[in-house]
Amino acid sequence: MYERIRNIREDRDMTQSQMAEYLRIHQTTYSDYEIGKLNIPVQVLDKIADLFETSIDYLVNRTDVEIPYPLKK
Amino acid sequence: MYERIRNIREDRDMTQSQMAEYLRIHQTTYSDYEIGKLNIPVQVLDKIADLFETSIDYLVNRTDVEIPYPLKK
DNA sequence: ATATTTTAAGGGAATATCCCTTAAAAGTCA
DNA sequence: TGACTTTTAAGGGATATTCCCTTAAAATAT
Repeated sequence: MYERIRNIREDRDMTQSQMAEYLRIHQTTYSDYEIGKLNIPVQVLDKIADLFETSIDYLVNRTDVEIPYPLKK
Repeated sequence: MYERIRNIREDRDMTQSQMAEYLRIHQTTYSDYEIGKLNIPVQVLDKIADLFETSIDYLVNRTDVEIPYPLKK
């Protein structure tokens, strides 16, 4: 389901535990997100997009453009 | 919270009931989303972005660029 | 091979979701 | 202005989902 998030994470050499720590959630919860067992809250997508300097649209596979629009603030 | 979604909806002269019908949810649920009483699932944001031809990033206030990213498919 | 690291399954208490009814607010027009 | 209509939001509850825990499985390293 969220294949793209998994791919970016692996590209950047991060483990699920590191992601979980960054997001302040449990590793198993993060795993549930990647697998698609749980819906990823938009707040989480927001932080992942920040971390990987991309857009939520890219993360959820709405676009293939990886570079984000200019961010606010 | 989701001021921007409300604004676009009003710009396009749509009522909450019309949005709810499009999204196949109840009007009160849609209201809860706009108010920020409930988290908007990404699937819903996806459909709203489609309807208004913009990006999820714009809807959730990550960017001020209103045009959508090049879409997939 | 086995020890270590990383990821995923099972399960349950706590929480959030979604919708219902209905109330409040906003808009219409005589 | 007041009655009427339309639109939006509050209260509340059954149900579904979330999040984390423990632990197992899978992958990786030594």
